[in-house]
Amino acid sequence: MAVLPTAKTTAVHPENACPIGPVVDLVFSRWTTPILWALNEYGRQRFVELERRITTITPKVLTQRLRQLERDGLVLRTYFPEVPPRVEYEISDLGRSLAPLFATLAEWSTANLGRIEQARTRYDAQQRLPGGRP
Amino acid sequence: MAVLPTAKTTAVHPENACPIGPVVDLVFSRWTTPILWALNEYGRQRFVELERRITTITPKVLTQRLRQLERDGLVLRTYFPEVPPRVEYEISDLGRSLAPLFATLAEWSTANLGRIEQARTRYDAQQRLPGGRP
DNA sequence: ATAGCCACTTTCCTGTAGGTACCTACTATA
DNA sequence: TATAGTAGGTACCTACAGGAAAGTGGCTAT
Repeated sequence: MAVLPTAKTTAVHPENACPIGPVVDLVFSRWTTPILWALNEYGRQRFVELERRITTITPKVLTQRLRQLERDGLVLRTYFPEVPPRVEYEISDLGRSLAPLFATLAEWSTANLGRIEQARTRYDAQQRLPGGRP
Repeated sequence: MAVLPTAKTTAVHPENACPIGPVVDLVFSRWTTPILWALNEYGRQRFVELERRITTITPKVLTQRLRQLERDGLVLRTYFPEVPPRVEYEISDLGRSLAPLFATLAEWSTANLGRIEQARTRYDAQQRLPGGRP
């Protein structure tokens, strides 16, 4: 039905409740972080190199994601009409501007992943107890 | 079959090619950012308030995500055995430690979302041209 | 003659995330 | 009597993302 905001719930923009929604969809959709990371870390490289680095990705999906990243201007594609054909991918300036963000994320990860692991085991142990959840 | 790293491809840890993989799965899986954002922005609140804020989420999925966030130690849940029952959710210290990250992300967003939009229209226009993609 | 290389593309198929709709128990209110 | 409010749980169903496998094209090496 219609969503009637009560007096208590302050009216937020009805759609995406948080301002980082769009950029999360762009940057953190599946497979994009490994691709951008590899491109940023190891520089300009070709399709098969990426495929070999990100061992679990299939060529179809790799193509899809590279196209999307190219369209969003985060990755540059260069085609060489040789035989056999050669294509090189590199990260763009816009993509490189994400590097500090990724670094912050990596820092947070090393600092806090352990805590999350602890929280999980604590939670799971708690759930096994009788009268687990009211 | 087996992945034989060639001489050119430096051997990376075979599995996740980038170190931020796990944390991305934790923090940026679907619906978690709006939930964390709402909890961080508007403080301790109950189920229906979250439901009304994040207008497009269904109660089933909201429950799922809140449980996951609670398990990971990013969200705290307090149950009051009243009638009707009352439950309050709040962000934990660990969850709050993500705030600067989100802020950086918001900054990047305001600074560069326009560029991405431009890149997309440029790309789409290019593709419509004859001889689009070799 | 045939197999291999590269950068994909195409076809087919499955798993699962998420949506819809309905259910619980208890009370206060109309 | 009936309805609303709360915090979910459950059963069922669908859509779409993603995986597997094979194909394409032109040249080269065996």
